[in-house]
Amino acid sequence: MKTISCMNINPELLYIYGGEDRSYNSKDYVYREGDPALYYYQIVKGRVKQNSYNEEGKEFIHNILGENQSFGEPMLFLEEHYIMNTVCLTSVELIRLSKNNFMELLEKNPKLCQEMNACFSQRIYFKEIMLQSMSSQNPILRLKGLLNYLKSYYAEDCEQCFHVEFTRQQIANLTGLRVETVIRALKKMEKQGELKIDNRKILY
DNA sequence: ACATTAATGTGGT
DNA sequence: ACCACATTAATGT
Repeated sequence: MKTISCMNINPELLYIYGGEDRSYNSKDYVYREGDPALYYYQIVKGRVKQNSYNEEGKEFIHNILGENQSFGEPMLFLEEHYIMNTVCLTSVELIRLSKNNFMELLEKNPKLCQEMNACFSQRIYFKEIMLQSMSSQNPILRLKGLLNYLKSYYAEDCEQCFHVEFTRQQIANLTGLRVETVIRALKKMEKQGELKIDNRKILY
């Protein structure tokens, strides 16, 4: 699997500017909705999800991030508080850099600014795709929106060999669908030859 | 190794 | 979409 690195700054550089190692257990919160944005975070090991809950208590997953990906940085350019939680899905090791140090790092490394813009573009693109496919009432179209994006983002180009490493529950919470609907829609897609399911693993 | 929890799959409303 | 339940997989102690 092609590893994406958005945003991935050399750890040595992060340490020079005051980056600190942090480790978390599965289910720990890195930050919560409403917290002030104070740090740039970059994942060294593990996976996190960014979520929030609607008024009925249903979880909505905004994004799932893995190794060499960063999070929290868009908020560093605003004087705003987080609008979602970031929760560990596995044990996680990450490097965090305070806002001020992060700004200093960017000032002294113009190239990083450019990479950051590319990263932001990627994130906005994801949101656009999701918004567009979520406007459909058809669950299969919603799933396709997510799957096409994930495949273009993570996978090498190949036919039905991209392993979607998300649970059906996670997919449901990313697309605003029910688990049962996701399960049934995936099976339907398998019948139509649009993907393969190999003992519960989704190959797209 | 066993108990508990989470994920998956099905059928019915 | 929602609910209830059976089966299976993953996790905790």
